[in-house]
Amino acid sequence: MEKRATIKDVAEAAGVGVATVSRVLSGGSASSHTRERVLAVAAQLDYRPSALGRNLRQRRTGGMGLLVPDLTDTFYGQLAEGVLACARSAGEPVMLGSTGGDPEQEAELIGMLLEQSVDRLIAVPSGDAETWAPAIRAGMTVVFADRLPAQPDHEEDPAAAAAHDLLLLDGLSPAPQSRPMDVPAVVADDRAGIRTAVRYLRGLGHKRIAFLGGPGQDRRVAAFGEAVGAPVDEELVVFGTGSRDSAYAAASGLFQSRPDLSAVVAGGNVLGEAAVLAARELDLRVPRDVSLVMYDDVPWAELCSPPLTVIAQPGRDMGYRAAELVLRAGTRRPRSVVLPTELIIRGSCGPRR
Amino acid sequence: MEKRATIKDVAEAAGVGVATVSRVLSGGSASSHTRERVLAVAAQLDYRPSALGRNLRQRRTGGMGLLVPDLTDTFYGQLAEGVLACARSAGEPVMLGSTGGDPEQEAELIGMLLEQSVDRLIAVPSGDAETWAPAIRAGMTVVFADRLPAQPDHEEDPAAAAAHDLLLLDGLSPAPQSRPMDVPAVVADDRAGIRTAVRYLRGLGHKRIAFLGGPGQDRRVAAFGEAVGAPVDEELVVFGTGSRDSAYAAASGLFQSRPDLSAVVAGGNVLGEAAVLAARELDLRVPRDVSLVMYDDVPWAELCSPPLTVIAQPGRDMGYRAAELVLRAGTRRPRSVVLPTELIIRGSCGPRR
DNA sequence: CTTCTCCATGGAAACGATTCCATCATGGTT
DNA sequence: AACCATGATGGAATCGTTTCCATGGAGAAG
Repeated sequence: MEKRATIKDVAEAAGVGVATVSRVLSGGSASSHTRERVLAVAAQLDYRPSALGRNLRQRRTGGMGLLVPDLTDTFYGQLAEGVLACARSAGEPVMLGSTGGDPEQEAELIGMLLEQSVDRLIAVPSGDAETWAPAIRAGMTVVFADRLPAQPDHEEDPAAAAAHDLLLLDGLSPAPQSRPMDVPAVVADDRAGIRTAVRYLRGLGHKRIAFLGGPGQDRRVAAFGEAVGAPVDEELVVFGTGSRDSAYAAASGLFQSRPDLSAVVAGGNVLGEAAVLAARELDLRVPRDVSLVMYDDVPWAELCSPPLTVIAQPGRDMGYRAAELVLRAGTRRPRSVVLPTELIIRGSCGPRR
Repeated sequence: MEKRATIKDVAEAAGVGVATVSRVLSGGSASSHTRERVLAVAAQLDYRPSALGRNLRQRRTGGMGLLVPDLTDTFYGQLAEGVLACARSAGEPVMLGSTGGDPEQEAELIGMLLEQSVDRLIAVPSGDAETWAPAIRAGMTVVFADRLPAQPDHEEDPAAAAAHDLLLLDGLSPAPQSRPMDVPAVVADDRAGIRTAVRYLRGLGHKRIAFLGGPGQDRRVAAFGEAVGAPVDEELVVFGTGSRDSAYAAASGLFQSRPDLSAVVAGGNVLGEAAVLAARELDLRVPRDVSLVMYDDVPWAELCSPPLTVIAQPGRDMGYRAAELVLRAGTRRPRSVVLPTELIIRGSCGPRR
């Protein structure tokens, strides 16, 4: 356990002041003679500036925070890989937290990041605007990914709020000042994704299409309502809470209470997994008895039998773009990004029986 | 963007010295009167000590680093969740890096963590002992998870080194000083896991059993050799490099070059996935034409058709235990942990045709 | 030759915590 | 009454960096 060389050691060994060393190493002005000398000595001593001193001086920890609900959800794994790839190429560290979809844990993790003076954060939010207020107030640069926080003020009508979000992300902000948080986001084009899927199912003759949603999927639910057209049969829209168990319970309940449905759109890969399992348990054949479209293209979608038809969204890109946004913030005013989805037709949808 | 209160603000507002505030907050001695007063003022100012100052003073960043090869591999997602759960309950931050299984990137990430003065690290190593030397030398507390780094000194006979590792992890260290790195590890009982799987396949009548391995799986390969007994048919042991493509290529090549094999053990879930895909592509029916056992129990193993028989290893526990070890280090001399595996029989194995 | 400008340079102050050490008060013992 | 032990307390040093500012020298312009 040898102690590392400090800037002072380098300065002494090179016969210059610490200020000069700092300048040379961070690209300030210096004569080519001293520059060479300092660089040589630094290399010789294997000097690497300590982030500790720098962080304290600049009153901020470099790098970025990343908050996701659950890393065993393959989609969030992809998203995290994207963030890490961007961070790595920028040489920035990433502080990771997993919220379990719980706003309270999310708030706690935000608090910890604040304590660490991490001032850049990428999050798949679980809490509402109130949960996020402390971070914003503290001056954190936040970028949301995959979804937006719920609006507590709209709580009497979440559907309206989600529709609002859809508009907002189209760049058609209907009432700019009505959304207090001005936080950029990187999300998939849920409206188009869902619409394409619903149209596809309609084309196969399906009339009773259900939506199996998870927490934070208000935008997808709204898009679904829009795609199937009013009036939406409320019973055909059910929700899990985020855990695999509750997703299974929701799927199973749906199949049992509405044997008349002929197609299901699952709002995420965990929900899709639950739907496959529940269908099998109830002896429903896919796609003969029920057609299934799942959000998220994950490697195992192809392994199912039949292989699952999915709405693919670019998880890795989403993470990468979010990381870019959060790093560029300050240089450029970050603008929200909507990434395209793609319907990948495999074998889990068939004509209505 | 309001600036946070510092310890100085609290001290002034409470009419005491900064030293006293620090003591009160970190559990030092203080009269109950001042203690109350300081706590009241701190709460009132919403004071939270900045990790920056503390880190610099203690010359170490709190929390821990976590290095995994790939977060889209569900097993590493589980492992990461375990680490995060432990860290969260300890209130410690986690710095994450994804190495892509590349020793060079791993070395780079280690360098970055060193720069951040992170002195506790959990890693699924990709590089060899040489890659890890800098971290050890710098006095980092390292705990390996899932596997151990390769030994470059044994390079003439990796099998012997892996067998050595197997012994070592049994607690039967054959020559204690022969392993220079004394780094604790949390791994699955690969030997038992593989042996159980091979016995199971033997019991079904299989004679030609292949092993589909990935990088860093020397211990599993050695265990496989041990389980099938010498002489091992070298052609029946093939490797992918870690990417899904190369895993697929390895699996496909194996099936084509050795149509006589009747069973495959895949050393990880990505390899299992590749085996299923390759078998399907070559019109090999599972389990009629070929039986398959996969390492890692992942949620989608049940979704396959047939559902996959797996060697389950407790990924989440592995991460949790590793985090515990790395946090307790210093208090207790950490000892390696071997976690049990379980053969979960589903439908991907059948009698030899 | 003088003066002005510009650049390289180094000393020193910050940043916010912990911790050493000296001081002081209190209370008990001889 | 003098002395000592104990415990609370605050000032100041410290960690390693960046950055402000003053200084000094060299070159250009007058």
